[in-house]
Amino acid sequence: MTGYRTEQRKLLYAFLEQHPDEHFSAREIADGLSGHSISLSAVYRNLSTMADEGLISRSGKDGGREILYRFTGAEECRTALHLACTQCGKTFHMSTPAAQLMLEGIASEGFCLDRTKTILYGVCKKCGCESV
Amino acid sequence: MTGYRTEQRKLLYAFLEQHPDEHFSAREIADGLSGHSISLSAVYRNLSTMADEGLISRSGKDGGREILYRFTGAEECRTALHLACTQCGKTFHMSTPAAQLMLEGIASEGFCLDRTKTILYGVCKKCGCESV
DNA sequence: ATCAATTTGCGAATCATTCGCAAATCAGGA
DNA sequence: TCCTGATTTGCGAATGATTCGCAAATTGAT
Repeated sequence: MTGYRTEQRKLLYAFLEQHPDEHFSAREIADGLSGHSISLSAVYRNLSTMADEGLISRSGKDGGREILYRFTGAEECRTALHLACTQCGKTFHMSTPAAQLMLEGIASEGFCLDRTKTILYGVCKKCGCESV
Repeated sequence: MTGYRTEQRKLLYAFLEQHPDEHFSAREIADGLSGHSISLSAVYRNLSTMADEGLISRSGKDGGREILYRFTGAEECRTALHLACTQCGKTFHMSTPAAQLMLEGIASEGFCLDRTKTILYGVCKKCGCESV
């Protein structure tokens, strides 16, 4: 049972936990932890471990070739519909009746959604929709 | 105005048009066109051009580092909610009232969806949900 | 048929990610 | 606390997808 015992894994876990459901590249995480003692290799290795354990979810950036990681440890991260802003990387939750109805409708048709990846992309109000 | 004049670009266009809304990696497309005269470079270059023109949409594979391309030339590809099967790559459209309501609800909150990327991931009925 | 502009194919370069391995760290028992 | 085997780290090299550079081929218009 691999716990979160080493210094490096704790650092990584703490960082991600503080930003639930937000998208980060491995490089961004390493930068966010610069000054602390963790190598890029360790970042990658532990992200991979956490993904296998289901604590984080991997997804791909729009046009880019980087993989993005997102902490999904909280219950809500696995039930709500997500709206991700492609500009600021923030993710918003949507739990309106219409959203719930739709998710149920999908399930009733035999399509099994990956609940950690119910993400729709766009631009949030703050970042300004006009730019799309 | 760059039309679809060269042999290679026509080949690529024809291939993608035949599989609307299905996800392919550059390698898969090149393989699908093997036997025809088109190099991997030309595949990449023209995919890039088509993406800039808005004819196709790029997205990232789950855990992988490949970029996936999808033909979005048809009107429906830009209005319906998409369900993509992560096993077979097929994409299904969802246009139920609940789905439309939800999409409208999102818009009314000031979040501007990228309509070519309204995709939810999971496993389709044919591929067997149990495997998730 | 000619010419300037565009596009191709090839091989080399780039960049994120993964691997291999020796050194450091860890957990747990004496 | 000290030892010991197992796990994890950091580094640098390898991998693999994508992009770049450039000379040769193709294109469309005169």
